[in-house]
Amino acid sequence: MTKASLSRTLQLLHRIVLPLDRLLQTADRESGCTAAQLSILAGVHYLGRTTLNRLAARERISAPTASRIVEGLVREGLLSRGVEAGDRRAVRLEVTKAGVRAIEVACAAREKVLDEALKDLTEDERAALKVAVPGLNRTLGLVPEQAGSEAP
Amino acid sequence: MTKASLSRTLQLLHRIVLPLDRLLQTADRESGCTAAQLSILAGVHYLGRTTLNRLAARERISAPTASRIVEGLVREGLLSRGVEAGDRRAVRLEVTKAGVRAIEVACAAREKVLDEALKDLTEDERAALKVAVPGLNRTLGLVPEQAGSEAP
DNA sequence: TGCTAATAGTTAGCATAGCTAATGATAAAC
DNA sequence: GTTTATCATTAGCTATGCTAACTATTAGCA
Repeated sequence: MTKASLSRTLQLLHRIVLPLDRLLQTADRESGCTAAQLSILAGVHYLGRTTLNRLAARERISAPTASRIVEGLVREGLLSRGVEAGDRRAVRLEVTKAGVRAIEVACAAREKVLDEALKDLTEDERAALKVAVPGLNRTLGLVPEQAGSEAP
Repeated sequence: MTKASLSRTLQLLHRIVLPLDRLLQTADRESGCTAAQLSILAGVHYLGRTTLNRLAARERISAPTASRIVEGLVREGLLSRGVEAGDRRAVRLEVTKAGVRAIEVACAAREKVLDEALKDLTEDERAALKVAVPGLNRTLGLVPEQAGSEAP
């Protein structure tokens, strides 16, 4: 594919991100978890424990913002925060049972809303989505890779 | 495609929306336009004049939120707001020349960031993106359709 | 050992952007 | 002509993004 033809796609891509985000927020209001909370919760759950700084980097937010959202999740009992064994500065985050249930509820609500919004996609577009979306997850660092890939 | 296999894709899709949004916000901080401002500016520019209520619906935000963002854009001289001819309750929004320049600068910054972030996509994934993204734009109502399609 | 520098996380304070509820102004209905 | 509906705005709340400044711990090194 030429660079120019991808350019047109990127123009369209960046335009849908915000409306998609707002669409998902409507689902989140029903589920009780905010988008930022769910993202962190799912990140910790599916990608495993990391330091708060690495979590922030992966989420593409600042450390203070990550700290505040984590604080809320801990207060709601969805995340447990302890001290890391080897480094007493670092925190050890873990999703609680209630957190797992919250993820399931919120993801189901999101999936329902997305499914409804995307029901008019053609078969070709659905097939293309199935190829493109895992690629985006990979390039954005949101899927687990080989062990140690996130290590310094 | 089966419903189940799309489901897995939707799970991955909703997970990337927020990180993508935050990625784009880094570009927006450089360009001076916020994501919400740019979305409205581009919407008015590419989809033409509508009422504020319809603009809000298309952006999937409430009317008060749209009103506030529009207010900021008008204050910065990127959007002009007048009274609609046929209905003196409604507003008539138009992108100014400065607004068009702002769109160009902001979109270029976003495209650059996206291009960098997605440089590790495979050829197949790029090709798939090229098919899927216009479909998403269409189902989310972000591309112009036949005349009158947005009428009540 | 003890001083300095680097790192992990938090606190404080600010701006933007979502929302609902309530208000004002105009248009439509009857 | 009065009532009802619609378009937009104002007011006030919460959540989430940021930077700057702070504390606590670890690492480096004389």
